[in-house]
Amino acid sequence: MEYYKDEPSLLLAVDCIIFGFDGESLQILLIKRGFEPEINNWSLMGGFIQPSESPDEAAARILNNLTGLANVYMEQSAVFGKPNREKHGRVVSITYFALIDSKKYQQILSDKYQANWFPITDYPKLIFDHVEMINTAKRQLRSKAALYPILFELLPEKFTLPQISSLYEAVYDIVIDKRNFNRKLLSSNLLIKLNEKDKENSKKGAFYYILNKEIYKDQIMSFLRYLPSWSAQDLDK
Amino acid sequence: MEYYKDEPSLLLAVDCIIFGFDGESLQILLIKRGFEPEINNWSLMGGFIQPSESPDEAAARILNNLTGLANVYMEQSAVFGKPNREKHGRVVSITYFALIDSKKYQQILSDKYQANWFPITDYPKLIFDHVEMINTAKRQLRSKAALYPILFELLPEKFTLPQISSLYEAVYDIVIDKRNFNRKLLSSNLLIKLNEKDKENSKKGAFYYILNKEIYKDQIMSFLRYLPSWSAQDLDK
DNA sequence: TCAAAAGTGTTGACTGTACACCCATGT
DNA sequence: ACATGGGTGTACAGTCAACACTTTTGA
Repeated sequence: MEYYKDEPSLLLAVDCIIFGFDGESLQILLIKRGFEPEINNWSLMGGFIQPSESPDEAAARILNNLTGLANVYMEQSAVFGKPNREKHGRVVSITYFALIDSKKYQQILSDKYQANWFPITDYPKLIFDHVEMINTAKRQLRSKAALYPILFELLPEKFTLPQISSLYEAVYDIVIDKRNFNRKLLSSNLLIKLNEKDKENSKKGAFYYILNKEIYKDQIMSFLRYLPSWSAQDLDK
Repeated sequence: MEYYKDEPSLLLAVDCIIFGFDGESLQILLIKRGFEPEINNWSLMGGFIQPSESPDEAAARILNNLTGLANVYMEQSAVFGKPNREKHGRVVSITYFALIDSKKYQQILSDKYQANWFPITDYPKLIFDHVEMINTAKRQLRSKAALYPILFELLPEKFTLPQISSLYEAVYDIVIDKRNFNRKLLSSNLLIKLNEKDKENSKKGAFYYILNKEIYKDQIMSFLRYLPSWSAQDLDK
C-alpha cells in the first residue's frame, strides 16, 4: 500500500438476490439477519468481502453459508454505494442475482437455515435499500432473459412445456398463447423430449423435456422475440 | 462503525471506459496515468471513491477532472475485484462506460488534458486488467444497444442516416443493408428530418435528423431486430 | 463529365399472431 | 361421464431480406 496510503478505505459487502420458481410463481429468498445492526429483520443474504476473495467468491461463500446452496447460477447485478445507505458507517454493496429451482430446496432451507421463500409480489419489509436492489435485479433479469435463455436455470432438470410458459408469464407478468409459445420453443432445438410424463399437475400428464446443453451453452434467445411488443416500461418495472 | 469494526476494509476505485464515435469508427479515450504506480502508462480514467460521494458521483467527477466532460451518458458496467489485480494492495474497481460524440471534444482533450482517442481495434498496452474491463464494457454495450436506443448518445445532436448505419456497423462489426436499415429506422418515428444537409462527407449531401426526444425517452429498439441473426458469439466478442 | 455518396421500391420468404377444438386421464 | 389440464393446425398479416438503379453535386 505504499502508494495509496492516503486514500480513503471502506467496507465492501455483497448482497444476493435469490430468485426461485416453484412451477407457479416467481419467488425470492430472504433471511432473518443474523448480526447487528438490524439483527432479526428480514434482509437479503449479505456479508463482507474478505481480503483473500474476489467479489464473486464472496457471493458464492455467503450463499453457501446461509443456505447450503452451491453451484448455482449467479451473476453480478449492480453496486449500491450512496454515502448514507447504511446509518452505521460507509458500506458499499455489490449485488448478485441467483436463479434456482425453489422446489428442490424448500425443506433444507427452512429446517437448517433461517431462510424463507416469499412471492416476488409480496414480501416483508426489508432493511436498508434492499427493496431497490431487488427491483434493479428484476429489471436486469428481464433484460438478460430477453437475449439469453437463462430462465431455464429456474427450472428443474426435467421440466414440462406448461412449466416454461408459466415461468415466462411470471417473469414478464404477461399472458402467453401456449400454442405459439410452444411452437417457437420447440423450433429452437433447445429442448429434448423425454418419454416420460409429469403426472403431478394434471391427469393427462405433460411430457418432460431436458435442455440440449450443446445448443444451450451459447444460444441467444431469438425465440423470445415471440414475447408481445414490449415497451421499455414493461422491462423496467 | 461500532458494529462493523472487525470487518476488513479496502480501497474502492472507479474506472471509466469512454466510447466515442467520429462518424467512421468506434474509439476509446485513454490517458497517460498521472500518479504512481504505473505513472505515465496508458490507462482508463480512474480514481478513488471519496467518503462523501457515491460511486456514480465519483465516476462523473473523475471524468470531469481528467477530460473536462460533463453531463455525459454513463452507466455502471461491472466490478473487478480479484485479490491480486493490483500488485500494490487490494483495490476493487467499479467500471463505468460512457458514450460521447468524439468529434465534439477532439481538440479540447488533447490540448488541455493528457487524453487521447484510439481506435477500439488498436490501442496501446494498458495497465492492470484494463483490457478486460474494456472487453466487458463492449459486450454490455452491444447487449444494451440491442434493447435500447442508447447508441444515439454517440452521435452529435444533428446526424445523418449514413452516420447511424456506420455507427451500428462499427459497434456490431457487421455490414448493414442501408435500404432496409433506413426504412426500419424511419418507421420507428424516433427521427425528425431537418431541412438541412451535411455537405462535409459527400457532394450530394445527406439530410440531417434529430431525435424525437418524446419517443426516445423510453423506447425499446424493436427496430433493432433488423440486425441479422445474431449468435451469442457475435455479442460476446 | 465523371466520381462519390445519398436515396429510393418491389418481391418472395419467413415469422408472428389470432383463434378453437380434441385428447388423455383420474376421480 | 365429466372435469381438468395438455396438446395440436391453419390462415392472415406483418416484417425481414435480397436485390440495382437514379440523383445530386463538387471537382
